[in-house]
Amino acid sequence: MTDTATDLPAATPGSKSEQAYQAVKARIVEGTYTPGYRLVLGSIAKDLGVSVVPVREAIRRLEAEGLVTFERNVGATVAGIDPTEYLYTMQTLSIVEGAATALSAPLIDPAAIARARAVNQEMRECLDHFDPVRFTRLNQDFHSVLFEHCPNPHILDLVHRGWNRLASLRSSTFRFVPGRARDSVEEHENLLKLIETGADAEQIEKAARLHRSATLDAYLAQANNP
Amino acid sequence: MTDTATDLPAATPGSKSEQAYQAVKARIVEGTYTPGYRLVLGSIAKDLGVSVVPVREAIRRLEAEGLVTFERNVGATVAGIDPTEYLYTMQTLSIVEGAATALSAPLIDPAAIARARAVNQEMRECLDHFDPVRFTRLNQDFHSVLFEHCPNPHILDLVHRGWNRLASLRSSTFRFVPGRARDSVEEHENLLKLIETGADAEQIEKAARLHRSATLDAYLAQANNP
DNA sequence: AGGTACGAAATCGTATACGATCACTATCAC
DNA sequence: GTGATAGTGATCGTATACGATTTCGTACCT
Repeated sequence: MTDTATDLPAATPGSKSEQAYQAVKARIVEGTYTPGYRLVLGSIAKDLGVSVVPVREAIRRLEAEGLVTFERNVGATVAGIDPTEYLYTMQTLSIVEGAATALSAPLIDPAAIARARAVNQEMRECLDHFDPVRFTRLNQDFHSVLFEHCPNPHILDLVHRGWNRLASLRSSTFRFVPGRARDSVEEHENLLKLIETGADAEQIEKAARLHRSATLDAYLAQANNP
Repeated sequence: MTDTATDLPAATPGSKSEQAYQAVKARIVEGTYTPGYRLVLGSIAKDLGVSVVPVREAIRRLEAEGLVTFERNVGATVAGIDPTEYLYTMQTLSIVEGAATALSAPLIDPAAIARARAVNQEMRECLDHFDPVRFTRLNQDFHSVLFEHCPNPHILDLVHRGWNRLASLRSSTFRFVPGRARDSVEEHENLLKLIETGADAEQIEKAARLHRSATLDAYLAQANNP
C-alpha cells in the first residue's frame, strides 16, 4: 500500500531499461538524488552495470513524468522545486484527486472506510512527533485506500504522477506547514463522513479538492509572508 | 491554431529521435497508421532514414502518451479502440477540459470570444455538409481559443494528450453521432455566454464538463442500442 | 486429420563504438 | 587587466552489431 510506484505502461519487468527506470526513480523519490542533481548517463550505467542505452531510455521516461529535465547535448538533471511548478502540480493534483475521489466514493465499502480512518489516526500521531516524511507517506496511503476501486485507471495514473512529482521535492521542508497539516487530518475525517453518508458526487469532489488546494494556499501565504 | 502538437518536454527539435517521434505521431493522428497497425522498428527506421535507436525512443514516448501499446520482445502496435479505453479517455478529458476552461475563463477577452464564435459558426456549417473530420478539428480549434491563456500548462498538456488519444481513432466513424454534434454546437454557444457574463468558475466548469460527458453518454446509448 | 514438436526467419533488447556538441580553461591580443 | 579565442575534456546522440526471444511454417507423430 505504501508503494507510490505504478504507471500505466507497466513496461516489461526484467528488462534492463525497466531496472534502470525503477532504480533512478527510487533514488529521486527517496531523496538520494536531490533536485538539481546532474544525471550523467555513463555514470549511472556503470553504477547499475548496464550500458547507456537502457539508462537513456529510463531517463527519457522520467522526463515524460516530469521528474527530470533534459537538455539537448547537455544532459539530465533532477527536476527543480520552482514554486511555479509546485503551483501547477498542486493545482492539477487538486483536480484529479477530486475527480478520483468522487468517482471512487460509491465503491468504497465500510471496511475500507475503517482502514482509512486508522491511517488518519496514525497521521494524527505523526503530528505530535513532528514526522513530516512519514506524514506525507501516510497521506498517500490514506488516499490510496479511497482509490482502491477507482473506476478510471487513467485518472488514477495522473494522481500517481502528481505524487511522484511532489515526492521528488519532499526532502526540502518548504512544503510542510504544521498548522496546515493539522487541518488536513480534520478534512480527511470530514471527507470520510461525506462518503459514509453517501453525499452526492459534487459535494465529495469539492471536499476532496479543498483538501489539496488549501495546502497550496497555505504554502502561498507562507511564501508571501516570510 | 490547428496544430494539436505541443507537449511539455518539447524534446530537442532537430534530433533524429524528435524527427521520428513527430513523423510517427503524425501518421497515427492523421490515420495513416490505424489502430492495430504493427509498428516495426526496423521498417520505420528505414523509412525515415535513421537507425533503430531513435525510432525506439520515439515509440516509447508515444507509448507513454497512450498512442501505442508496447509488448516486450514482441513490438509496438497503434493503440486500439477498446470502448472501455474510450470511456476512460473521454471521462478524463471531461474533467481536465472542465478545469482548463474554468481556469482560463477570467482571462478570455472579447476578441477571443468573437473568434471562438466564428469557429463555432463554421462547425454549424459542417453539420449541413456532414464533414465529421473537419468538425472534429474545428471543435479542437474552438477549445484551443478558450485555452490560449490557460494559466496552468500541466492541465493544458493533459488536454492535448487526450485529444491526440482520440485522434488516433478518429478515422473509425463510431464516435460521430450527428444528433449529438448538433447539441454540441449549442453547448458551445451557451458556454461562451457564461464566459461573457462572467459566471462563476463552478458554473463554467460544470458546463464545460457536460459538453464532453454528454458526447460520451450519447456514444454509450448508441452502443447499447445497436 | 488433428495436434505437437522442431527449426528458421523475423524482431526485439542491449552492448559497443564513434562522431558531434557543449562547457571549461588557458592563452593571447589589446 | 580584460576580453576574445582556440584547445581540451567530458558528455551526449546515433549507428552498427550481435545475442535473446518470439513467431510462424513445416514436418512428423498419433
